[in-house]
Amino acid sequence: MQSKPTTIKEIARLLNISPSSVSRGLHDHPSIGAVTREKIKQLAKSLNYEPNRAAIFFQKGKTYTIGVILPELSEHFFSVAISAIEDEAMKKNYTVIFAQSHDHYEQEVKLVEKMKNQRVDGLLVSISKDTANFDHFEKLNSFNIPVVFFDRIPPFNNVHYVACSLVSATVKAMNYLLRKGHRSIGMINGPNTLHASEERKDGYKQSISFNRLKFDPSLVINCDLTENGTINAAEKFLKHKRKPTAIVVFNDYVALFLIKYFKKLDVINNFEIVSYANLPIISYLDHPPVASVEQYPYLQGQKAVNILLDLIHRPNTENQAYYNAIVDADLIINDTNE
Amino acid sequence: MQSKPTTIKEIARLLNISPSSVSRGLHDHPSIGAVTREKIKQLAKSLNYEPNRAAIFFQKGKTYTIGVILPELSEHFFSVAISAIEDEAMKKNYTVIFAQSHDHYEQEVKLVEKMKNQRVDGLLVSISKDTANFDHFEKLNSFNIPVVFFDRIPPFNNVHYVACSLVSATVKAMNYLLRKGHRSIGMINGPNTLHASEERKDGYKQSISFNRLKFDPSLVINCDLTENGTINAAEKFLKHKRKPTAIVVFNDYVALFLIKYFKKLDVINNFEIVSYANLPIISYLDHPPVASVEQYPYLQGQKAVNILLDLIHRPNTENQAYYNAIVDADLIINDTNE
DNA sequence: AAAAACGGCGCAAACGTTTGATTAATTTTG
DNA sequence: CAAAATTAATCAAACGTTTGCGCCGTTTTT
Repeated sequence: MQSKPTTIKEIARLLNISPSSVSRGLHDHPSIGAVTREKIKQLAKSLNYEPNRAAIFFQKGKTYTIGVILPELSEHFFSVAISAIEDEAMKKNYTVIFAQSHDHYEQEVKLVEKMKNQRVDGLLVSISKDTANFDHFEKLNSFNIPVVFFDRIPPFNNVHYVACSLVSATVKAMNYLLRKGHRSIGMINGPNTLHASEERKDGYKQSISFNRLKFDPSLVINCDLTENGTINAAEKFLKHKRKPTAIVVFNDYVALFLIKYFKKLDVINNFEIVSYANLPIISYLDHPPVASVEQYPYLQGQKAVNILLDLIHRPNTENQAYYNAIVDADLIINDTNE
Repeated sequence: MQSKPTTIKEIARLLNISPSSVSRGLHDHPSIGAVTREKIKQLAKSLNYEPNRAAIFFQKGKTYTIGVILPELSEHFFSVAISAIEDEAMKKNYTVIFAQSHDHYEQEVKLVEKMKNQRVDGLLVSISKDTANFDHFEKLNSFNIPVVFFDRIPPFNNVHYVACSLVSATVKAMNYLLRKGHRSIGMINGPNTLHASEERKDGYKQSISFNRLKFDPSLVINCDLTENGTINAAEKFLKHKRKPTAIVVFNDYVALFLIKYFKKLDVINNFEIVSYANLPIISYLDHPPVASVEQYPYLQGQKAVNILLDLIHRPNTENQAYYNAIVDADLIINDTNE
């Protein structure tokens, strides 16, 4: 019992009209009369007609597919973002294909090439940790494939992007800690290549100067986000002459390493930690961060898709303006003593 | 500077041969001479030729796309599985499209229909929590779209599936607890609709009888996997006349709820917990499960893809045998006192 | 030496849909 | 009432690739 999907030709044959009329009828083209149009639509429905997307893609030279390249699908932040991208794209009848750079620049370059060859209509990218060169994205311009960066964005703004306002979020986090009385606050930051590291540092400085305190550069430590890197940073804080009483850490993974280490040394109660939320279950810890910066991955994903679709539908040669969309980050207080 | 991708026609024109020869040349068709073949391949390479997949899909009536339907992308287990599916499919030059049922039967039905309309070549499914009827998958047969279930599989075996040997894994878990001296062991199981619940229960019973103990049905409690459901189950154990000293719980999410509740009541030290691993960071807890059943989501994903591709490439009307692939689950001991 | 086989290639059709150009029938206009 | 405008539909080409069939020239077989 082999069913073949219904085609436009089939409908045309049954109604004794031409395929083009059927096509136009289904698209409410004005040159098809109301009577014929309704007949077409009814028959199409009753035969369960569904357009053959492959044929349409081919004909239009579009794929109705957007590509997504991100570092690691199984990181919670990204899996939520993906979830949003998928939901939003499906609503607009677009298909999504993913690929993971596993945080390697070379892999990212390959994937961009692959996506181009797959003829995606547009690309959503969260760049890898060690991406410093952006030529591979530049190349897409000549093929008219728009790119929107999200969350992990390049450090310049003549590109389209969606990201979080990490500066102000960090200010909020710092102010919260300062209000609680902390006077020496450490920061475990990410690699300098990441724009997000810059922003965190800016926020740190802004808050310090706003509160008329003195900025001590040795309290902001770069870290490669591994467990060892975290431990190194922790040790510097423990030996610091103005030992911090609170620490702002780059993300929850780093927070986990730090908490584990501090617990091992039994000094966990000497510190209050603020982190940037990636993990939903961090609050189940016994010594969770007192607050977390919520970066709303679902919202970022949605926005990124919508911007990308807008760019795809825009007549190609138009305007040179860049979308720089900022999603507000919020400080979520976990501290139950509050 | 609008670049157009190279086509076969273009190559043919430049070499003064026909498009069909180019196509055959690129595919090592025997009827094309070695000299011409190499000329074709060289020019193709130097022009960066990449086949227009849309055109091929259209021509062949295949999409080289497999659909994946699962409950929740952001659950760690699934995000890892997806990651594997993506990697494996990309190796084989297939594209993957995902959709989430969000654990609702109706949504799942809709998505299956949608996937069919998208003309996917095959489907990978992890069924939703409340799927009891499987007609929506049956329908795919007549369209010759093969389906492989993974992890969350239907409770009968005239389908293709990949799953974990949860029975033997549960036996391992139980034996481990029994060896540690526990004599009353509780189980927080999932809903009865899930095949995985059945298997856990079977394992529980097998171990009990193998060790010549008496099976007490009231020690195995079904739970809807929510926090409230977990608390209800926990209370039953606390009031139980043979209060268990160890509990096997359905998964890490349930384990989190349980640990949280037991900590609140300050009875956490009265229990040892074994869980099924979904969350990578569970071991960071202060009172983590003493052991976890590892279900190897990456491996399951890989196997599922390979089986599906095999079915896709198999001549349609052949054999009626069903793939029932079992991935061994292992018990991972977290207990540091061992 | 004629017949058969083969190697190497081109021709043309097909896949389903869209769309600019065209036609035919009807209605409106001056 | 003829010319122009409008409406409703058809025709045909196009998108890039694959593939069955046919053709021609050369080599092998009888």
